[in-house]
Amino acid sequence: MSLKKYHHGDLKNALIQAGIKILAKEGIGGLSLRKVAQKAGVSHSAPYAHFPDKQSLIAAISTEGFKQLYAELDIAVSPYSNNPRRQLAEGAWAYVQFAINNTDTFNIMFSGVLEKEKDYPAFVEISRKTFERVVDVVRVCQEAGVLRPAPPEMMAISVWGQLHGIVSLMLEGQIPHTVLDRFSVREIVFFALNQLISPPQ
Amino acid sequence: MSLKKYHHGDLKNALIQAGIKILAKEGIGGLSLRKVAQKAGVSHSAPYAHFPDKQSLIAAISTEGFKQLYAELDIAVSPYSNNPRRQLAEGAWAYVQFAINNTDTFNIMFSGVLEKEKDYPAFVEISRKTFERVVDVVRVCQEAGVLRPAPPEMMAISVWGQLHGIVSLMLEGQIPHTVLDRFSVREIVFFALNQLISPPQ
DNA sequence: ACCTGAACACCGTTCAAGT
DNA sequence: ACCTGAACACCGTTCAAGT
Repeated sequence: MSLKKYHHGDLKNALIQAGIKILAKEGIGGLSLRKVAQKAGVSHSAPYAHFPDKQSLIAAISTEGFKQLYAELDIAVSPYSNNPRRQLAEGAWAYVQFAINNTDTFNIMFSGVLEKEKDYPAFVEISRKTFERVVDVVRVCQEAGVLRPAPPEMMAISVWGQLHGIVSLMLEGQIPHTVLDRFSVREIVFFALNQLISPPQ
Repeated sequence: MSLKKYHHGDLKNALIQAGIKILAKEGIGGLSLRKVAQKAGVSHSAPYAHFPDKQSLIAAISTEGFKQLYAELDIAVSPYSNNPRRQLAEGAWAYVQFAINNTDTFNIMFSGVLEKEKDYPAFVEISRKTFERVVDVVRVCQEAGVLRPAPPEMMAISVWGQLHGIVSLMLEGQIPHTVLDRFSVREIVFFALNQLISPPQ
């Protein structure tokens, strides 16, 4: 009778978008399948037609987060393909910015909520692609003498780990006030990063 | 009538211990207040006589985790108080070992489960004390020329962040197989750490 | 002070049934 | 194929009541 048969075309995507909004508004604790369903305007059991369980929805949201992160890294890095040092700095800062501006998405992407036994192919794929991008930047930096010679994947994990660690500790509130009072986030991040970078000339 | 009046002396502590066991056995997702109460042999509402809510129990478990971490760091580091370079290496490796051997405790300590609006004084205190210990080691290393001159708290965050980031990415399954096949955890960790360390002599 | 049991609102998940 | 509604087992939390 009614013109809208069930929902409309793409409930699967509507559920992901609803999840992202709830995550941003209510945080990781407020994200329930039932609330997502309600926000998308369907019954609480409708999501099961598109996701086998809650984990799968979370995987889909995380995948979306990684796509956004990849895009932002790319935007930050592309303009400086002829300047490796700058490229590294801009990419690093984009990573930190993404984490700070999308705390809950970042947390859901990395905070162990995702059980890794099952493989979520799309998630693994974009995650791999992002790492590859980092490795590429690292390689260029090594060729330019900005980063030390070493297996590029190894160096990429140092750089990524350094940024990821500092930003994680920060989001956790583990950086003492005594430090935050004296130094900006930018100073902290680049002090750490600069130790991995060879001095100019 | 029965000799055991309610539980015994120290239900509060029994609940924490029960929580730690459940965490180790069933992981972070299996940790519920009701299960903890059952394991301690009391009704599901008994915990509320000792903890205002679930968060508080989690804070208590995290505090216990930090105490253990502090103790293990201390044991690893103390024997080498006359050898700063060795002290740093042993402390770093102890941190990584703790994270790997107590994955779920480590995750609950750092994975954003704890809302930091409320302050849990015991948690903040042991967390602060642990950071101070790291700063002390860093300071000694700087005086010995093992770490670069810089504000010690700043350098401590670089070192801690580097270790924390790598171990977090590892536990998340974010280190690609292509890397794990070629390098051991120890090699990855010390490759990264060695970049922060000045070469010997 | 410490604990119980019933009650409430909220979960994730399943399943028969409807279109 | 896509969705609903009832049902089940499980939560966190509250509260009157018992010792």
